[in-house]
Amino acid sequence: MENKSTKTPRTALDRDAWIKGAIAILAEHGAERLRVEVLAKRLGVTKGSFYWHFKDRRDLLDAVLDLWKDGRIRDIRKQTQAQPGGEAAALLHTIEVYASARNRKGIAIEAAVRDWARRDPQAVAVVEEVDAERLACACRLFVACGIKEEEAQARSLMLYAYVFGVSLMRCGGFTSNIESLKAWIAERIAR
Amino acid sequence: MENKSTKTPRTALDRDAWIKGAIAILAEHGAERLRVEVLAKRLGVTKGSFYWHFKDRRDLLDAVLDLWKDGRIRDIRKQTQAQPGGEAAALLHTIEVYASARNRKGIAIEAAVRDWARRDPQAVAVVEEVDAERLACACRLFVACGIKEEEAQARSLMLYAYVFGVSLMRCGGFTSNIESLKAWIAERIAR
DNA sequence: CACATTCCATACCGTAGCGTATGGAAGGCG
DNA sequence: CGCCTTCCATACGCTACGGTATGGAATGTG
Repeated sequence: MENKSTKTPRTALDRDAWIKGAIAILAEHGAERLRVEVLAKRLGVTKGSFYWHFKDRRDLLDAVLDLWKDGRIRDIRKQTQAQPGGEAAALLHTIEVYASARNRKGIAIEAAVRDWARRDPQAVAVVEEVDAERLACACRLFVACGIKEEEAQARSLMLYAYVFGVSLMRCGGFTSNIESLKAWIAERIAR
Repeated sequence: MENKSTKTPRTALDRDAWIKGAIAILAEHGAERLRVEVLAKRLGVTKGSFYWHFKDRRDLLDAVLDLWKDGRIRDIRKQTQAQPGGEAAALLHTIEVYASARNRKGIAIEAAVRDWARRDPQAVAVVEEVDAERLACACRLFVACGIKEEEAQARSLMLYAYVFGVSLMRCGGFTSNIESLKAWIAERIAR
């Protein structure tokens, strides 16, 4: 099993294709409306195919969570690795990456997973793991900047809470220059 | 129409009872799973009653949004009114109220509505109104503290982004004293 | 008392979606 | 060539749910 795409030149779907499609729907409509028949139609097949690759819908959801978790942990480790002396810049970079208006797809997935975690224990566990890793990574950077442990923890928490919170807010029309406000905030959090 | 509960001593449901029940389900399961038959069963009646009080499901959803909006705007105005000289305390109080571990129901509703707003234009409009009012209220307090307009706007945005973001995070096991971290953060945001 | 109004139950239709059973096409392999 | 495995289509049953139609009980009103 698990021969993936290494030996099948024909147009056959594998588990990964289903999971990637599922994540797309997750980003657009949330976990609640991630339905296997809809997903199958989008992939141009019927659910007969789905139930060959997956035991049931829950099997797919778990696979989605696993893939997302691995990707997020890999990503945060990449984003937060810094040359000695470049830790402050790395912090600003992290805020920029996670709170920026681009990366809309990633933010949508993030929001969907967090909402999902409000009802699904499996999703809760995954979000907890990802958050723990992110907090640890940020904390490491703050400590490297010469900030003592407890304040570094507080700043890390503030950083991510702000970043995820800003993606929830609808501040259209609040002010003309949101971007400069965000830059000011990023400075205040990271420095 | 709209005689409410002023003249019906018998156990008859009115629109408000349905809306309140709907908000309870909204908090527990989200807007997606707010179904009229489930709600009817919870209220001990059938959907025959529902379709007497409401045109359709959308009618109920709009009523939920309206009630939530009015409540939130009333609440933020109450929370942020301060005696002269007490503005800084009012800001800390606002953070405390919105980010505290108690008020779990309110936070759950808040999260549900914001997730709802990711797909529903009506919900988007309501969230924008509420956010605008909240930002304006906080901004007023910051200005009263002697902070100039633009920084006041930035701080207000940071305040609410943090508050809503922290309700999304699963930082169980990050540190032993979350509360002291949150207190440190609140100080840094409000002062 | 006769009647209208209010509020709800029941029955029904239509659709979406999960899961299963089964057959069939297409390529790998003897 | 014949067979087996892989992957998918089709058909089916079942449940949940939205919405409608209709009747009926309770209450108010003349």
